[in-house]
Amino acid sequence: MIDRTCPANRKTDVSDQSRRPYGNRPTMKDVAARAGVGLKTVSRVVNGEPGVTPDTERRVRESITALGFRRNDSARILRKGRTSSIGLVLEDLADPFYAPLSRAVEEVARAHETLLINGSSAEDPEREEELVLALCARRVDGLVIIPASDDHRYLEPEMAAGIATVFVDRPAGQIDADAVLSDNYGGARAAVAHLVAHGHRRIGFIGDQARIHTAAERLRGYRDAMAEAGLAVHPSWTAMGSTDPGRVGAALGAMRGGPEPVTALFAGNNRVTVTVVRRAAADGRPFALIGFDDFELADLLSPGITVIAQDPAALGRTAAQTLFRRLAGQHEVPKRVELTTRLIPRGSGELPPE
Amino acid sequence: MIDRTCPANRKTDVSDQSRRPYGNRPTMKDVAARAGVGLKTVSRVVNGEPGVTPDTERRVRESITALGFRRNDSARILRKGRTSSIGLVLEDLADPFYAPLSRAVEEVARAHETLLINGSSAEDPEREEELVLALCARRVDGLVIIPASDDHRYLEPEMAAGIATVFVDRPAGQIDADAVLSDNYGGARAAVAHLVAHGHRRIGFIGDQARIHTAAERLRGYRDAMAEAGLAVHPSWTAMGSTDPGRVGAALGAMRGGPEPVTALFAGNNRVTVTVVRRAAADGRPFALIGFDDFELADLLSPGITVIAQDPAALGRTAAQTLFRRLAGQHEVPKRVELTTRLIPRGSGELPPE
DNA sequence: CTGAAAGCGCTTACAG
DNA sequence: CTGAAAGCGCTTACAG
Repeated sequence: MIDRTCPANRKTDVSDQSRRPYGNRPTMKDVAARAGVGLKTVSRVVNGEPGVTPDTERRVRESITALGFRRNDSARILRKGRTSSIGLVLEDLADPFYAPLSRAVEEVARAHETLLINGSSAEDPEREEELVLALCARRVDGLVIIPASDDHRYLEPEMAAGIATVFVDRPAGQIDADAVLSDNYGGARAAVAHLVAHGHRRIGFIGDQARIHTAAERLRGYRDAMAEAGLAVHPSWTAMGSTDPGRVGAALGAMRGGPEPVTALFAGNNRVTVTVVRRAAADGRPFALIGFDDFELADLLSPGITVIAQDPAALGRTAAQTLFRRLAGQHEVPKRVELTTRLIPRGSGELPPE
Repeated sequence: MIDRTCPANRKTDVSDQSRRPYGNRPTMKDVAARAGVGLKTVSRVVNGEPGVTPDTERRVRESITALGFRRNDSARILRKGRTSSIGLVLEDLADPFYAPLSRAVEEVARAHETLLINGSSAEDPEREEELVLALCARRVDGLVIIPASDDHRYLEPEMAAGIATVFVDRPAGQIDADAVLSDNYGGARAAVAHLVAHGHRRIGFIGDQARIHTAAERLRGYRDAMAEAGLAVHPSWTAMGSTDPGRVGAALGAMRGGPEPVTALFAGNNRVTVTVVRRAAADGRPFALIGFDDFELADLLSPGITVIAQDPAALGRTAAQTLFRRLAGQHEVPKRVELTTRLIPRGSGELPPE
């Protein structure tokens, strides 16, 4: 016998479509009708609220199972005003540096029963803004952002309206907001000082685009460490720009082949480092190298690659924890947290000058 | 002068909180009141619908800007019945194999103006189910799943209710559903045949847990290739289990130190391969090795690591495209797509027996 | 060209 | 212990 109270068994016609946008799924009203109780009673059972007799509860549960009811959280969200979701906007989900960061944010979100909506900005400020505002329109409870833009004034109304926001890896531009960063400056200084201590005087730096905060900080650390060692920096020794292998390869060639050839290189991030290693392997002329960011298998190359390691999972975890503290009602002034970096010597950074 | 029509300027009291769950954000009603027009007219302007005079539109836009209105998509979603979001459930966002897959899914979703909700199952069937059902409660339009579970009957009511679902990397268990897979069997066979062609007779296989589809298929490929070469497989030559380095290291030690020591190894996935490479480097006894899955820097190790490469981005892209085709109304029977793998010789797989 | 009414599927506030 | 009414902020269907 067909149960006509079950919407799945109703005859569907086109006009019905608009009335039931969720593909004929049963609602609490359907469950209530079948169980012969009020809507609110179903709500109580579904949400585990007290004040329902065991017998009533049993009838409601039977009805839920029979109809295959699952609460529509879209409706719940609309009424409650909290979506229990947060947005994470980063440059590229697939980047080995951001992937563990993302996973760490997810774990913290999960502990707070919150879903994670992920988006890649592809290092494009417009795409970042578009994504962030789409997330705001969805009324995510909060945002964790690795910014591509350097102007976040577009976010001010959203933040004022209550969307908690924490920036990671790079600070916000033009607005005051929480930020969790690595000590890029200190890490870069330590790298260069290490090369100097191993006898190098002509040290090059190939970094990411100078408009990116981390790249600028690492360049600053490089310059300061050189100055502290009493070493002048030849203009040909620094090259900021995209991490495209062609660009990096050309910069390396110029530094090593010029009139003042460098004997050591400080690579500004993991992608630069990998390109440099690949190039050096092709050349067969090993030279001293320290890379910013650790990467898998760095220890298995020969020589092993000395790196300045960040802790991407800790960055993500700290950012997410800061976010949930804000969501729990902490209203202090925005603060900047800086995580330390660690030099891991593996051989390439300890080579003497040729 | 303070504009009392702007909700942000209203005096807030506790009772007001419950009436305005979205932190006093202006709604279309507020915009309409300030502009002196009807609610529907605001809706028309916000959604770019025709039939509004330029003058009216101007007044509405002024009102939107003045109040800082942004449409609440939670409400829109509830009414429309499509959330324009899809869920992606995988083992671990941070895994170098899944990260590009995830990014590819995101790109396809973006092209369809759809947001991506990401979740890691941590290879735990219960956690997978919990996550997937939470996404269903949010009424995502579709799901892309790399399953940890081998029984997906829990998804049947959701799929029947219209949530499109595509499985990637591994097929669904106990239900009929679209799946996009790699040719694990063929890839494994090719790897073993390659080792045989280079003179090996005693070849080991260290794989992931046998209950995982990809691991089982690769084992089957290994066995068939050995049989085709007329080689019997000694029981100590296969070891299925977790990818924990301790387990893999022990398995390797047993295979190489036993009474029938292997001269070559086929490693069942990227994590096994990395552990084996690390172990081999520590031993200083190189041996022939082919790994399933390519990985960054595999070409820079010495010898370079010969691999069976999959295309994780293509897996993700194909799965997402299949999903959106279903969402567009394609109603054929579920189908299984298998992507080919590619053997990339780099040296380690071409070493002769010791 | 414009808008009032009804409704998406829940929760809230309240009454019995 | 139980439920009817109102409302979250939009869109739909319809009337003027």
